[in-house]
Amino acid sequence: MNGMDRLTATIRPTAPFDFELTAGYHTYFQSRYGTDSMEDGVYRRLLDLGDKLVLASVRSAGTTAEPELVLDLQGPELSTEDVDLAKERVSWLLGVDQDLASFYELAQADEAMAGLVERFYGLHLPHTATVFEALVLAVLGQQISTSVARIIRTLLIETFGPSAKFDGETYYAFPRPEAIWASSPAELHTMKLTRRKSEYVHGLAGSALDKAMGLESLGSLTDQEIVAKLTGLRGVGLWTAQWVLIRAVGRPDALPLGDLALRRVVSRLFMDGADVTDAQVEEIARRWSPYRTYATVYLFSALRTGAG
DNA sequence: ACCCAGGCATTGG
DNA sequence: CCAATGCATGGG
Repeated sequence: MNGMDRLTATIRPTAPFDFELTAGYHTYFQSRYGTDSMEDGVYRRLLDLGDKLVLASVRSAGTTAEPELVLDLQGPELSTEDVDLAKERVSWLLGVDQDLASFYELAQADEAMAGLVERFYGLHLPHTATVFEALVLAVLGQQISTSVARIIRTLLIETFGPSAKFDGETYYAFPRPEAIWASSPAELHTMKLTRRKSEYVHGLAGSALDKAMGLESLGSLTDQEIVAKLTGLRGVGLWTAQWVLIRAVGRPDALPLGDLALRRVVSRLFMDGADVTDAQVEEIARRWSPYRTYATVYLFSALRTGAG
Protein backbone atom coordinates (compact mmCIF):
# COMPACT_ATOMS: atom_id res chain seq x y z
CA MET A 1 0.00 0.00 0.00
CA ASN A 2 2.96 2.29 -0.55
CA GLY A 3 1.90 5.76 -1.63
CA MET A 4 -1.73 4.80 -2.14
CA ASP A 5 -3.99 7.79 -1.91
CA ARG A 6 -7.69 7.98 -1.32
CA LEU A 7 -9.44 11.22 -2.19
CA THR A 8 -12.97 12.47 -2.56
CA ALA A 9 -14.47 14.97 -4.99
CA THR A 10 -17.94 16.23 -5.81
CA ILE A 11 -19.66 16.29 -9.20
CA ARG A 12 -22.78 18.34 -9.86
CA PRO A 13 -24.73 16.99 -12.86
CA THR A 14 -27.18 19.04 -14.87
CA ALA A 15 -30.69 18.35 -13.56
CA PRO A 16 -32.67 16.27 -14.00
CA PHE A 17 -30.17 13.47 -13.47
CA ASP A 18 -31.10 10.03 -12.17
CA PHE A 19 -27.89 8.35 -11.07
CA GLU A 20 -29.29 4.82 -10.66
CA LEU A 21 -30.89 4.89 -14.10
CA THR A 22 -27.92 6.39 -15.89
CA ALA A 23 -25.30 4.10 -14.36
CA GLY A 24 -27.75 1.21 -14.71
CA TYR A 25 -28.24 1.89 -18.40
CA HIS A 26 -24.46 1.93 -18.73
CA THR A 27 -24.17 -1.59 -17.26
CA TYR A 28 -27.28 -2.89 -19.04
CA PHE A 29 -28.97 -3.00 -15.64
CA GLN A 30 -26.66 -5.77 -14.52
CA SER A 31 -24.07 -5.67 -11.76
CA ARG A 32 -21.21 -5.84 -14.25
CA TYR A 33 -20.71 -4.80 -17.83
CA GLY A 34 -17.15 -5.34 -18.99
CA THR A 35 -15.08 -2.70 -17.23
CA ASP A 36 -18.02 -1.15 -15.38
CA SER A 37 -19.97 -2.21 -12.35
CA MET A 38 -22.99 -0.95 -10.46
CA GLU A 39 -23.58 -2.57 -7.11
CA ASP A 40 -25.36 -1.37 -4.00
CA GLY A 41 -25.77 2.08 -5.45
CA VAL A 42 -22.07 2.44 -6.26
CA TYR A 43 -20.83 2.78 -9.84
CA ARG A 44 -17.21 1.73 -10.29
CA ARG A 45 -14.73 1.90 -13.11
CA LEU A 46 -10.97 1.72 -13.30
CA LEU A 47 -9.75 4.88 -15.02
CA ASP A 48 -6.74 4.61 -17.30
CA LEU A 49 -5.04 7.97 -16.85
CA GLY A 50 -2.08 6.90 -18.97
CA ASP A 51 0.62 6.88 -16.34
CA LYS A 52 -1.55 5.48 -13.57
CA LEU A 53 -4.67 3.45 -12.94
CA VAL A 54 -7.23 5.02 -10.64
CA LEU A 55 -10.33 3.34 -9.27
CA ALA A 56 -13.36 5.61 -9.39
CA SER A 57 -16.30 4.82 -7.11
CA VAL A 58 -19.34 7.01 -7.55
CA ARG A 59 -22.47 7.30 -5.44
CA SER A 60 -25.35 9.67 -5.32
CA ALA A 61 -25.60 12.27 -2.57
CA GLY A 62 -28.56 14.12 -4.04
CA THR A 63 -31.82 13.64 -5.87
CA THR A 64 -32.93 13.60 -9.49
CA ALA A 65 -34.03 17.22 -9.21
CA GLU A 66 -30.98 18.32 -7.24
CA PRO A 67 -28.30 15.86 -8.25
CA GLU A 68 -24.94 15.58 -6.58
CA LEU A 69 -22.38 12.81 -6.95
CA VAL A 70 -19.61 11.84 -4.59
CA LEU A 71 -16.56 10.56 -6.43
CA ASP A 72 -14.16 8.45 -4.42
CA LEU A 73 -10.72 7.95 -5.97
CA GLN A 74 -8.10 5.35 -5.10
CA GLY A 75 -4.70 5.28 -6.73
CA PRO A 76 -0.99 5.88 -6.41
CA GLU A 77 0.06 9.40 -5.37
CA LEU A 78 -2.88 11.35 -6.70
CA SER A 79 -2.09 14.93 -7.67
CA THR A 80 -4.71 17.65 -8.04
CA GLU A 81 -4.29 17.25 -11.80
CA ASP A 82 -5.15 13.56 -11.46
CA VAL A 83 -8.27 14.42 -9.50
CA ASP A 84 -9.36 17.02 -12.06
CA LEU A 85 -8.76 14.56 -14.90
CA ALA A 86 -10.64 11.80 -13.08
CA LYS A 87 -13.57 14.13 -12.47
CA GLU A 88 -13.62 15.01 -16.14
CA ARG A 89 -13.49 11.36 -17.20
CA VAL A 90 -16.28 10.27 -14.85
CA SER A 91 -18.40 13.26 -15.88
CA TRP A 92 -18.04 12.15 -19.49
CA LEU A 93 -18.69 8.46 -18.71
CA LEU A 94 -21.99 9.34 -17.03
CA GLY A 95 -22.94 12.17 -19.38
CA VAL A 96 -23.61 14.47 -16.45
CA ASP A 97 -23.45 17.72 -18.46
CA GLN A 98 -26.30 16.85 -20.83
CA ASP A 99 -29.33 19.12 -20.74
CA LEU A 100 -32.38 16.98 -21.46
CA ALA A 101 -34.91 19.81 -21.44
CA SER A 102 -35.22 20.27 -25.20
CA PHE A 103 -35.55 16.55 -25.84
CA TYR A 104 -38.20 16.23 -23.14
CA GLU A 105 -40.13 19.10 -24.67
CA LEU A 106 -39.98 17.47 -28.09
CA ALA A 107 -41.04 14.11 -26.65
CA GLN A 108 -44.30 15.55 -25.36
CA ALA A 109 -45.65 15.59 -28.91
CA ASP A 110 -45.45 11.81 -29.02
CA GLU A 111 -47.53 9.76 -26.59
CA ALA A 112 -45.30 6.68 -26.47
CA MET A 113 -42.08 8.70 -26.15
CA ALA A 114 -43.67 10.92 -23.51
CA GLY A 115 -44.42 7.75 -21.56
CA LEU A 116 -40.80 6.65 -21.78
CA VAL A 117 -39.59 10.06 -20.65
CA GLU A 118 -41.85 9.85 -17.64
CA ARG A 119 -40.68 6.36 -16.86
CA PHE A 120 -36.97 7.07 -17.33
CA TYR A 121 -36.99 10.68 -16.19
CA GLY A 122 -33.44 11.88 -15.55
CA LEU A 123 -31.72 9.19 -17.62
CA HIS A 124 -28.63 10.67 -19.26
CA LEU A 125 -26.63 9.08 -22.07
CA PRO A 126 -23.49 7.38 -20.71
CA HIS A 127 -20.38 7.35 -22.88
CA THR A 128 -17.41 5.08 -23.46
CA ALA A 129 -13.98 6.32 -22.42
CA THR A 130 -12.62 6.30 -25.97
CA VAL A 131 -13.75 5.96 -29.57
CA PHE A 132 -11.62 2.83 -29.80
CA GLU A 133 -13.58 1.27 -26.96
CA ALA A 134 -16.92 2.00 -28.62
CA LEU A 135 -15.67 0.66 -31.96
CA VAL A 136 -14.42 -2.61 -30.51
CA LEU A 137 -17.51 -3.14 -28.37
CA ALA A 138 -19.76 -2.49 -31.35
CA VAL A 139 -17.86 -4.88 -33.59
CA LEU A 140 -17.92 -7.57 -30.90
CA GLY A 141 -21.68 -7.14 -30.66
CA GLN A 142 -22.38 -7.33 -34.37
CA GLN A 143 -24.93 -9.99 -35.26
CA ILE A 144 -24.62 -12.03 -32.05
CA SER A 145 -26.82 -12.11 -28.97
CA THR A 146 -25.96 -9.80 -26.10
CA SER A 147 -25.20 -12.79 -23.88
CA VAL A 148 -22.55 -14.13 -26.27
CA ALA A 149 -21.14 -10.64 -26.77
CA ARG A 150 -20.89 -10.28 -23.03
CA ILE A 151 -18.77 -13.43 -22.66
CA ILE A 152 -16.41 -12.42 -25.47
CA ARG A 153 -16.13 -8.86 -24.18
CA THR A 154 -15.17 -10.04 -20.70
CA LEU A 155 -12.60 -12.44 -22.16
CA LEU A 156 -11.02 -9.68 -24.22
CA ILE A 157 -10.96 -7.21 -21.35
CA GLU A 158 -9.49 -9.65 -18.85
CA THR A 159 -6.87 -10.82 -21.34
CA PHE A 160 -5.68 -7.48 -22.69
CA GLY A 161 -6.92 -4.84 -20.27
CA PRO A 162 -4.62 -3.12 -17.76
CA SER A 163 -5.57 -4.15 -14.25
CA ALA A 164 -5.08 -3.04 -10.68
CA LYS A 165 -6.04 -4.46 -7.32
CA PHE A 166 -7.88 -2.51 -4.65
CA ASP A 167 -9.07 -3.95 -1.35
CA GLY A 168 -8.35 -7.47 -2.62
CA GLU A 169 -10.43 -7.06 -5.77
CA THR A 170 -9.01 -6.91 -9.30
CA TYR A 171 -10.34 -4.22 -11.64
CA TYR A 172 -9.76 -3.93 -15.37
CA ALA A 173 -9.63 -0.92 -17.68
CA PHE A 174 -10.52 -1.33 -21.33
CA PRO A 175 -7.59 -2.71 -23.36
CA ARG A 176 -5.33 -0.12 -24.93
CA PRO A 177 -4.95 -0.39 -28.70
CA GLU A 178 -1.26 -1.21 -28.17
CA ALA A 179 -2.15 -4.42 -26.34
CA ILE A 180 -4.50 -5.63 -29.07
CA TRP A 181 -2.18 -4.56 -31.85
CA ALA A 182 0.59 -6.56 -30.17
CA SER A 183 -1.67 -9.59 -30.34
CA SER A 184 -2.74 -11.13 -33.65
CA PRO A 185 -5.91 -12.02 -35.53
CA ALA A 186 -5.04 -15.68 -34.94
CA GLU A 187 -4.91 -15.20 -31.18
CA LEU A 188 -8.10 -13.16 -31.19
CA HIS A 189 -9.80 -15.93 -33.12
CA THR A 190 -9.15 -18.31 -30.25
CA MET A 191 -11.21 -15.97 -28.08
CA LYS A 192 -14.53 -16.84 -29.72
CA LEU A 193 -14.41 -14.05 -32.28
CA THR A 194 -15.09 -14.98 -35.89
CA ARG A 195 -12.03 -14.97 -38.10
CA ARG A 196 -13.38 -11.85 -39.74
CA LYS A 197 -14.04 -9.99 -36.50
CA SER A 198 -10.55 -10.91 -35.33
CA GLU A 199 -9.17 -9.07 -38.33
CA TYR A 200 -11.51 -6.13 -37.76
CA VAL A 201 -10.55 -5.70 -34.11
CA HIS A 202 -6.85 -6.07 -34.80
CA GLY A 203 -7.13 -3.56 -37.65
CA LEU A 204 -9.05 -1.12 -35.48
CA ALA A 205 -6.22 -1.22 -32.94
CA GLY A 206 -3.84 -0.27 -35.74
CA SER A 207 -6.10 2.59 -36.82
CA ALA A 208 -6.35 3.83 -33.25
CA LEU A 209 -2.55 3.95 -33.05
CA ASP A 210 -2.31 5.82 -36.35
CA LYS A 211 -2.05 9.45 -35.26
CA ALA A 212 -2.90 10.72 -38.73
CA MET A 213 -6.24 8.90 -38.51
CA GLY A 214 -7.22 11.06 -35.54
CA LEU A 215 -9.77 8.57 -34.21
CA GLU A 216 -9.77 10.13 -30.76
CA SER A 217 -10.24 13.69 -32.01
CA LEU A 218 -13.45 13.58 -34.01
CA GLY A 219 -14.96 16.51 -32.14
CA SER A 220 -14.50 19.10 -34.86
CA LEU A 221 -16.10 16.95 -37.59
CA THR A 222 -19.75 16.84 -38.59
CA ASP A 223 -21.75 13.66 -38.03
CA GLN A 224 -21.54 12.91 -41.75
CA GLU A 225 -17.79 13.38 -41.84
CA ILE A 226 -17.38 11.08 -38.85
CA VAL A 227 -19.56 8.41 -40.42
CA ALA A 228 -17.57 8.66 -43.65
CA LYS A 229 -14.30 8.32 -41.79
CA LEU A 230 -15.46 5.42 -39.64
CA THR A 231 -17.13 3.41 -42.41
CA GLY A 232 -13.82 3.61 -44.24
CA LEU A 233 -12.48 1.24 -41.60
CA ARG A 234 -12.86 -2.47 -42.25
CA GLY A 235 -15.60 -3.97 -40.11
CA VAL A 236 -17.37 -0.65 -39.59
CA GLY A 237 -20.68 -0.21 -41.38
CA LEU A 238 -23.41 2.36 -40.92
CA TRP A 239 -24.78 0.71 -37.78
CA THR A 240 -21.41 0.66 -36.02
CA ALA A 241 -20.64 4.24 -37.07
CA GLN A 242 -23.95 5.47 -35.65
CA TRP A 243 -23.31 3.47 -32.52
CA VAL A 244 -19.98 5.25 -32.10
CA LEU A 245 -21.61 8.65 -32.66
CA ILE A 246 -23.93 7.84 -29.78
CA ARG A 247 -21.65 6.03 -27.34
CA ALA A 248 -18.29 7.69 -27.89
CA VAL A 249 -18.85 11.09 -29.47
CA GLY A 250 -22.09 11.98 -27.73
CA ARG A 251 -23.85 13.36 -30.82
CA PRO A 252 -27.54 14.02 -30.09
CA ASP A 253 -29.13 13.10 -33.42
CA ALA A 254 -27.70 9.72 -34.40
CA LEU A 255 -29.87 6.76 -35.35
CA PRO A 256 -28.48 3.20 -35.49
CA LEU A 257 -30.43 2.01 -38.52
CA GLY A 258 -30.13 -1.69 -39.14
CA ASP A 259 -30.33 -2.43 -35.43
CA LEU A 260 -32.53 -5.48 -34.88
CA ALA A 261 -33.40 -4.52 -31.33
CA LEU A 262 -34.35 -1.01 -32.38
CA ARG A 263 -36.66 -2.44 -35.04
CA ARG A 264 -38.19 -4.72 -32.44
CA VAL A 265 -38.91 -2.02 -29.89
CA VAL A 266 -40.21 0.43 -32.51
CA SER A 267 -42.46 -2.32 -33.82
CA ARG A 268 -43.80 -2.99 -30.35
CA LEU A 269 -44.33 0.59 -29.28
CA PHE A 270 -45.27 2.29 -32.55
CA MET A 271 -46.49 -0.34 -35.02
CA ASP A 272 -48.62 -2.60 -32.85
CA GLY A 273 -46.10 -5.40 -33.19
CA ALA A 274 -46.09 -5.51 -36.97
CA ASP A 275 -42.75 -6.04 -38.72
CA VAL A 276 -40.98 -2.80 -39.57
CA THR A 277 -38.28 -2.00 -42.08
CA ASP A 278 -35.37 0.36 -41.54
CA ALA A 279 -37.12 2.83 -43.80
CA GLN A 280 -40.12 2.81 -41.49
CA VAL A 281 -37.92 3.22 -38.43
CA GLU A 282 -36.27 6.20 -40.10
CA GLU A 283 -39.66 7.65 -40.97
CA ILE A 284 -40.96 7.29 -37.41
CA ALA A 285 -37.71 8.63 -35.95
CA ARG A 286 -38.06 11.85 -37.94
CA ARG A 287 -40.32 13.23 -35.22
CA TRP A 288 -37.52 12.95 -32.66
CA SER A 289 -34.92 14.85 -34.66
CA PRO A 290 -32.64 16.59 -33.67
CA TYR A 291 -32.63 14.34 -30.59
CA ARG A 292 -32.86 10.88 -32.15
CA THR A 293 -29.93 9.70 -30.01
CA TYR A 294 -31.84 10.37 -26.81
CA ALA A 295 -34.97 8.82 -28.27
CA THR A 296 -33.09 5.61 -29.06
CA VAL A 297 -31.52 5.62 -25.60
CA TYR A 298 -34.97 5.75 -24.03
CA LEU A 299 -36.22 3.05 -26.39
CA PHE A 300 -33.27 0.78 -25.57
CA SER A 301 -33.81 1.53 -21.92
CA ALA A 302 -37.34 0.16 -22.20
CA LEU A 303 -35.90 -2.91 -23.89
CA ARG A 304 -33.15 -3.45 -21.33
CA THR A 305 -35.47 -3.18 -18.35
CA GLY A 306 -37.95 -5.56 -19.92
CA ALA A 307 -40.48 -2.83 -20.52
CA GLY A 308 -40.07 -2.98 -24.27
C1' DA B 1 -31.27 -30.82 -32.96
C1' DC B 2 -32.51 -26.65 -34.49
C1' DC B 3 -32.72 -21.35 -34.91
C1' DC B 4 -31.60 -16.94 -33.82
C1' DA B 5 -28.86 -13.01 -32.21
C1' DG B 6 -28.51 -4.80 -31.07
C1' DG B 7 -23.86 -6.60 -38.95
C1' DC B 8 -20.43 -6.88 -42.14
C1' DA B 9 -17.66 -7.87 -46.25
C1' DT B 10 -17.61 -10.76 -49.97
C1' DT B 11 -19.49 -13.06 -53.79
C1' DG B 12 -22.56 -14.09 -57.62
C1' DG B 13 -26.32 -12.81 -60.48
C1' DC C 1 -26.38 -2.33 -58.55
C1' DC C 2 -29.11 -5.67 -55.36
C1' DA C 3 -29.71 -10.38 -53.20
C1' DA C 4 -27.60 -14.23 -51.06
C1' DT C 5 -24.11 -16.24 -47.98
C1' DG C 6 -20.84 -17.37 -44.15
C1' DC C 7 -19.51 -16.31 -39.74
C1' DA C 8 -18.76 -18.46 -33.83
C1' DT C 9 -21.28 -19.48 -30.15
C1' DG C 10 -24.55 -19.43 -25.98
C1' DG C 11 -29.57 -19.53 -25.10
C1' DG C 12 -34.30 -20.50 -26.13
